[in-house]
Formats: sequence, C-alpha cells, structure tokens
Amino acid sequence: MTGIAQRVAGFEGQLKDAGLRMTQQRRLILRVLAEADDHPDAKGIFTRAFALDPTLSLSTVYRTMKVLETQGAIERHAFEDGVSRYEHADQEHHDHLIDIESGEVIEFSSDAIEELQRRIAAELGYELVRHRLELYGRKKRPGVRGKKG
Amino acid sequence: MTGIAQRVAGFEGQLKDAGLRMTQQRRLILRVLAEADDHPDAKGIFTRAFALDPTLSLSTVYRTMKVLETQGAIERHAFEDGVSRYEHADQEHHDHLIDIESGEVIEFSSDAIEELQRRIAAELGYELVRHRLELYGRKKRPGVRGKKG
DNA sequence: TCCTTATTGCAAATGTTTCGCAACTGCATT
DNA sequence: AATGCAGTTGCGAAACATTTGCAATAAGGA
Repeated sequence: MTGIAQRVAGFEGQLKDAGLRMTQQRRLILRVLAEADDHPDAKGIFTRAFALDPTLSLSTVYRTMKVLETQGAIERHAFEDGVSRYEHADQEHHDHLIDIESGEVIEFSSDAIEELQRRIAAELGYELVRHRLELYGRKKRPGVRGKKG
Repeated sequence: MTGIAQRVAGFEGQLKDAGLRMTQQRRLILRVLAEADDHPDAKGIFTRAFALDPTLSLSTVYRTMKVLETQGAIERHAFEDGVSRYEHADQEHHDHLIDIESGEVIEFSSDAIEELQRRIAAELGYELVRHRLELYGRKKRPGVRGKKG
C-alpha cells in the first residue's frame, strides 16, 4: 500500500515538466528514498542504492538530492551531527525529536507550536517563512512519574 | 558598563580551576567575543583577533572555542549556512530569528514556547534535554497590517 | 535511428574543522 | 630570578562532507 511505483512515476512527470530526465540513477535513488522510513544522509542513501547498482556514484546521489530538493520532492535537514539528512516530502509538515542516546529520530507536529512561532515572529516585526525546531531528549523510564522518584 | 575586563578576569579564574592556562591568545579571543554583539563564526573571530595580534592562528581560535564551550563560557550554534557561530553565554537562554534577507540574527525568548516543547517531549515519552529553535523570517513592511493589504 | 543536451563517473577542488608535532610559554615551585 | 613540567601554539597536513570540471554516456524527442 506504499505506492512506491506510483510515487516514482509521479516524480517522473514532475521532472519531465522541468525539462529534466528520468535516468536509471534517479529512479534507483527515488526508490531507495521511498523505501526509507528513517532520515538517511547522502552516504547512507548511496550505500543502499549502490547495493542495487554498483555503477552508481556518490556525486550522483548529491546531485540528485539537490534536484529533488529543488523539485520539492524531498526535504533536507541538518541535525546536530552536521551532515545533511533527507526524507521524502509527501507527508505534512512536522518537526523532529532526536533521542540523544540512540540517535533515533521521532517525528511530531503541533499546531500550537506552529502558531506560537508565527506569533513570536510577528511580534518581532517578521513574517515567519520557515523554521527549524529540533528537540533533543532522553527516553523516560516507564515507571517514573512526573516529579521526584 | 559592559565589564569586558571583569568578564575576562572571570574566565581566567574559571580556566585556572580547570587546570587550564590563561594565555595571550585566549585573552585576545575572549576580548573579541566579549566585544561582539553578533554571532561570528571562527573565521570572523579570527579576523577580528588577527587584526590585534597577527601571530594568532586559526587553529587556536578553533581550539579556544572548544575549550570555552566546554567551560560553558560560550555557546555554539549552527544555523542554516552550516558553519558554527559563537556567542558568549553570560545571558539567559534564548532562541534565534534569522532575517532571511539580511542574515541578521535577532534573539528572543519565550517561556510559553519552552514550556510547550517540554510538554511535547513529555507526551512522546521523553525528557527534554535541550532544543534548537530557529525562525527564518522576512521583515514586515511598517505599513502592512495583519491580513490582506 | 539520429541528435541534442542533460546526466553521469571520476578525480580533483572546496570549505570547514581537526590533528600531529616540535617549539614555546604559563605558572607553580625553588 | 631561575627551573621544569605540562598545557598551548603555529604550521602544515589530514579528515570530512559536499561540490565541480570534464570527457564520456545516455535520455528521449525528431
């Protein structure tokens, strides 16, 4: 029910409209991205794709990510570790919570926080264009309640 | 009223307590940082400091920033452009709004947003350790009201 | 099938930050 | 004031992630 094939086909049309070509490499990278449910970096994408087609190069991954980002097909994030991580952009906006122990990335969204940000920007005389919000936290142990032990 | 000299002296004691030394270079960099009211990157700090002492090296700036960060004397941020930017940490916590046209960085703080973040993390089963919040916005023209023209 | 041109792989170049190492310098102690 | 041990520095080279020049290749419309 993931619709990977459709998604890839969708991108194909999108690329065509922009005068770009749907190459084997792009198809491959698109497939890897569609199958990913995490936030891989360029090397991670390369590794996965390379396993399916060892003629692929890392440069092409970078170039493709740039094209896809321009097309709005993916989103790029840079968390604390500094490297660019990617995710497909077919879901609604969300922010990220990063488990500082495992590195796991959890997605969340909050209308309240979006609204609050907009208001804060407005109070400073700005129109909010975009934002970056990352929460870094530690998993609470199940038995522990709010305060004290 | 800035108290740069006192601040530098304060760091001196702090360093001493950690078994570190107050060198000419550190004094210089500290002074540059204290005088900065923006968020310079390593090269920017180096440039300003180099003007006062051309024997300083960029490596030393990087090393010093690491020491100071460990000591909690400064904070490091990485905005969208990827490079590390620094600011002295003698003020209370705040987040940043970046003017996407001028690159200017405006500081702000909001208890409401802090609290909201804590609550969101808690709802996901996490204890919030730290966060990164950057707003990217465009300056509103003075005459424009809330909605429409 | 042919042609134009976008795209690729490769290696070299970037830009930022780190590191090895020998020379140097705080600074606590004589 | 002189001494000695470590912490520090400057320099160049290395480590990284990412970008780019270029000649070869391959989409995909004619």
